[in-house]
Amino acid sequence: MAERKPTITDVARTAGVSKGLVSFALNDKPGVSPETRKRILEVAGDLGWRPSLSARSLSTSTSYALGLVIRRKPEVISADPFFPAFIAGVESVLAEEGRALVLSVVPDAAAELRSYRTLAGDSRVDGVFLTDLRSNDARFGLLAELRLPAVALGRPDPAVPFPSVQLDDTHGIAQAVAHLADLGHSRIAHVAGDPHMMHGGRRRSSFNEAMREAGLEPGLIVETDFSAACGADATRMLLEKRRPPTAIVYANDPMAIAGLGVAQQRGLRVPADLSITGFDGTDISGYVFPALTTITSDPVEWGRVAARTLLRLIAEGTAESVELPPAALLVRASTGPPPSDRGTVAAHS
Amino acid sequence: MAERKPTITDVARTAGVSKGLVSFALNDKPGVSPETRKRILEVAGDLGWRPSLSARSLSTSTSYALGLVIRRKPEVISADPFFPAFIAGVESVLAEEGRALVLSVVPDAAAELRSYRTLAGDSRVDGVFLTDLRSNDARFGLLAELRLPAVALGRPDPAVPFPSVQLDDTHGIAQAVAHLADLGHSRIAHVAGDPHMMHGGRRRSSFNEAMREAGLEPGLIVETDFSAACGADATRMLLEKRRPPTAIVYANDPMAIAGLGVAQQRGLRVPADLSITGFDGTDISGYVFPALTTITSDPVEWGRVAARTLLRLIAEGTAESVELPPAALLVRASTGPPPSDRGTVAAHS
DNA sequence: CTGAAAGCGCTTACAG
DNA sequence: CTGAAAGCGCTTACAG
Repeated sequence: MAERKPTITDVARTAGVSKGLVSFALNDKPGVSPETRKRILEVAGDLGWRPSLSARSLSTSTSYALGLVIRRKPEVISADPFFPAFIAGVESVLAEEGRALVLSVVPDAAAELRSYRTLAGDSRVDGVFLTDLRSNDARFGLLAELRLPAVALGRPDPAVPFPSVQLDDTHGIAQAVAHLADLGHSRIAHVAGDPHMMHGGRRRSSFNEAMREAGLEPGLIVETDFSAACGADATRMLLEKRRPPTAIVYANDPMAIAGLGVAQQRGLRVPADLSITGFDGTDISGYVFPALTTITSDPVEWGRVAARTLLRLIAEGTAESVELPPAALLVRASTGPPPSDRGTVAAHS
Repeated sequence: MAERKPTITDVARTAGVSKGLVSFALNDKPGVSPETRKRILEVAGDLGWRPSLSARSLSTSTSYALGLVIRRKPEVISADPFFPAFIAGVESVLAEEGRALVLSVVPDAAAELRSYRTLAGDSRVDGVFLTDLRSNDARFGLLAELRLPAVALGRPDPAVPFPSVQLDDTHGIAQAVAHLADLGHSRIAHVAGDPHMMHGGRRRSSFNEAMREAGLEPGLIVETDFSAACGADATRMLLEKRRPPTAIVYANDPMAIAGLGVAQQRGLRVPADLSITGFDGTDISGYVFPALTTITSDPVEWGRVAARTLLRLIAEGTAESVELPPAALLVRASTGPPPSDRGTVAAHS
């Protein structure tokens, strides 16, 4: 019948040693002779013994799990392609390490802080990933209070005492602006992300800087919450200006796709009448018409590196921050010369 | 200094009772007088005591967590908008119940089965959600062997001994076909999903049936893996036929959006030259041009109901299957009369 | 209604 | 190099 799962006691008994020794052998601790260790491991294998996670957790105060709290309203959660890919990367390293990922999806700031408290209070996780950094993020203080190891995704604003894994998205935006300026655009607008999020703010300031470097006048900037709906509204607003932009740089792909839709609905041809760039290099961005010029990062790799960094931080008490290869511009079909310069520039090619 | 977290012993001592009684009071077990219970709970509150999850887990063999294993290749994981929304729904009920969600993302079938074994072997979870059902799914047997409570999403093919939460997507496909037939289409094709997945197969057979009911000849069907790339390829293939379809019913939104891109690239106007319907009612589908006619379900609600069902199954050993409101057609701008009938039908409106 | 005690399955000083 | 024992913080029969 349903045979009871073997415990460390069973292993010790059939190997003829004490429980303590089995534990030492399992955990590769010194003080066990090679032959004894080998015999213990064999017996454990034969019996199909697997150490009990909860017993281990109780004696070591370790959960062997990592936590990720995502703060997104249910309506927009699907719009962000970053998380699924990031999580896939995280999982690929956790699986090898026998760790699990505890995921929490919360709708607002209060629930977010509550979630970290619960995760820490229940010792559900040994550390957490911090995404969507905001300036003066309330989570920084909370994590310190909870003594919960954390790795930040992106460059935290006030320097924080924990490592971060970051990717220079500044470079991508600069490349996009330079690309558009090269094509002859001078009226370039930016549909930015949420100004309270670090990456939203950073993309915005790198946009400003790139415009300056290209010798152009400051472009119009519209703030959004990163949703397709906001992207569409912002585009509509920009196109209704007396002198509308000839190119728009969006802070993510869903907004760029929505902007493309608005432009087409108004009878504009992209890129003949309006150039558009996205951000993220999502799968679908290559299949809309025209295929989106966008800025690609590698969220799967980001997840892998973040997981390794967090595991190292937990194991060794310290870990270096990592700088990932910068986001790069991927030129496809949604960008071209501006309307007035078309003849001139076309002659070049 | 860093004060130790209070334990049940601290509560018992300061309340002047035994540990056992504190436990009884906490868990609402009979055998504690109302006054004593009240006093114990007060002391616990004052001390800020929170029962230790791992100690509890060890004595009750319960993890207070639920598991979700998603099998998707990293490249396509972001394309499927179902999971983030589903997870948001699950979390909304788990948060209230003090449960956590353990997420596992795996690339292939072998890793998937390994993941369930690990989750069960480590007692990481008390039960799991089963998504992307396949016919004669190997997971059915495994879960029985592991004695792991499970709730299936969708209608399992050979009847299974555990409850399911399902949504009739048949109805949506039928409505889409009927809608297109009403508009005057007779050459309708279906870009189906993965035939090995239950929902892919079911949408396909309901397409066939709906065509028959509309009195139309069987439409062309192309199988895919649900990815945008496959959706684009399938569309290209269909449009190159000698007598191409005048309408295409896609098994999900990303493929429909990719199909829309292919059509536009070939100079076809949608819906004047080709009508297109999606499936899922994703956020972005409302922002492409023309806005996609699609079939909407409610994955957030699906997550909520699935979570409640699984919790009930775990607590009571049994739970009823639930039938969610059927997916419904949302008519937007990507469907219209076929090219040849345009004049006629337009006269009606 | 309440208390004292054993047990869940590990880890880890402490002796030998 | 090895063993016996205490401890992690709960739950749960078993006595009273």
